[in-house]
Amino acid sequence: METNEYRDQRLASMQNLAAMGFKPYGSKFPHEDIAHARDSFVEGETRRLAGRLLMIRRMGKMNFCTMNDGTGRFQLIFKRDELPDNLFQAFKQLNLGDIIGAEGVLFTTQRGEKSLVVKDWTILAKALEQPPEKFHGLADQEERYRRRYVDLMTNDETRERFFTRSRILMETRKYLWSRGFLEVETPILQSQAGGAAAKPFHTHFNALDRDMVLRIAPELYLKRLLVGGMNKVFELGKDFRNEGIDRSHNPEFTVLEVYEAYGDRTSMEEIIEGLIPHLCDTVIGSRKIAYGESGEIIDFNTPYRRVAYKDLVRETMGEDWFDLDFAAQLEKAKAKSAATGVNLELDGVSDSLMLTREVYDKLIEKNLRQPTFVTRLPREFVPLAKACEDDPTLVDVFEFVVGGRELCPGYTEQNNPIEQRKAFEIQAGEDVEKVDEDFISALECGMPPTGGLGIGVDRLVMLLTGCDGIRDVVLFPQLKSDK
RNA sequence: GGGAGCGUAGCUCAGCUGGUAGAGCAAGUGACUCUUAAUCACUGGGUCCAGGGUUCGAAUCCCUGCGCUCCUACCA
Repeated sequence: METNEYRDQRLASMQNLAAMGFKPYGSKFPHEDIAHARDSFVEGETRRLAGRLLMIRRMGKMNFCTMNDGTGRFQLIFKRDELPDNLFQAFKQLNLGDIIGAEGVLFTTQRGEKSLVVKDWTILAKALEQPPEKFHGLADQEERYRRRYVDLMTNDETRERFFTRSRILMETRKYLWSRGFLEVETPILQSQAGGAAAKPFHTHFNALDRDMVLRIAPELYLKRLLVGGMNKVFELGKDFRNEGIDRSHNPEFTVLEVYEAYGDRTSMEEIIEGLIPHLCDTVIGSRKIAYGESGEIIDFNTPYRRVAYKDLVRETMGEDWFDLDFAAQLEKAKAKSAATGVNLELDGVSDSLMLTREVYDKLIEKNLRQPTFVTRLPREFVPLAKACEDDPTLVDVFEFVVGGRELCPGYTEQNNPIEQRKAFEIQAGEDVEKVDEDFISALECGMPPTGGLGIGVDRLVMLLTGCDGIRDVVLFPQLKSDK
């Protein structure tokens, strides 16, 4: 890697340019975006553009280049008649990948290509490395993730996808601000991990000589703000979970958590039904989105279906499902499994609750293609939410499911400190230290009834951009180090 | 964690049952004043992922390691 023929040639051409009076790494160059130049094209007007050379078509006395500045591509024409001799000679020293600034006159070729006839130009950055092949670009997935800058400079779809991601973040903020929510930041560096059941990353704080963890969720701090009277808050930031990496999991990922005091689960449903169409309208331009390899159409027009967990199970497994004993349910589940060809994992399943959950996960959730709120879950699944008022065996939450996957949960939050402590203790088992005493004491000051919501932003971006891998929507996904 | 596949020129990829490595693009030189994946001619370019083994001989077969991809399992 230290030396190769391409690098040597480019170093030589760099020296040649220097000898001709150019600075191979130039300075500030005021210019307009290519997208703007294209939109405001007026034949014969003088314009200044800057960007990277993607293609060079040399024809001797008239040469064509394709330049990319991140907002689009534009053709530059270097013509012997139109350039001072030194600038025409120096053009021969340019290579693919070099970044230049050019001033010239807008011109449309006979084939109708909008172009800039260059009258003056300068080099702004010499590229010593060879860019990937012009037609296929960088195709190797590993290289695209490891060297995202090369992927971005050559693959327009990649760049477009991250523009979209950025717009989704901005419009999410705008939407929540417009509804009176305040954006806040809470600690990422924590002394104990809470708000979720996940293994944290450990680190060490030298000044205090204390072990710390990176947060697995902002939840417990955001609720402290509700106690303090910040009634409508959201945080958009990173969580870290020390678990596996696969197509839908990156160890650091972006979450949006939203809390609304004096609200409940249904307030959060309203936010989802407002936010998602807002993102579709402002960022994507359509409420119907092709999803996954099948390209199935997901329709984000509201209202979304709301259905109780048990009703959903009955739809698939029969009206009598919850009246059957465990043995009879097992029989029925096996029959259904055989009939649908879906394998149920029944090894550790010892009661009706677990069996029903397995049936839901494998046979039911995957078939919920259009946006659906699954509500009223058994309380055992969600220990930190509040029970339904009419049925203490159920919790007042939803799982928002799209395309057969859970996109986000929403809760009527537990604000009873006594119940919260019980739930913590059950969750923590013997490990008493895991109970967050300061959080309990915050609840003991009184937290208003509250609705809460947590969205995996990466997965939201995947859904809206039609990607089926988290690495495609994270600029620098975690990879093992190569050598 | 289990299964399958992949790793060859800067990039995209061929390379059959083992016989000393090939194309296109890119690069260098030359021709060409409307090209646009420009075209034409000539030229250069390789630790075939790493290490070991089998063999007279390995990119090719076997083993180990590293990395990636897909499937599957797990995961608030």
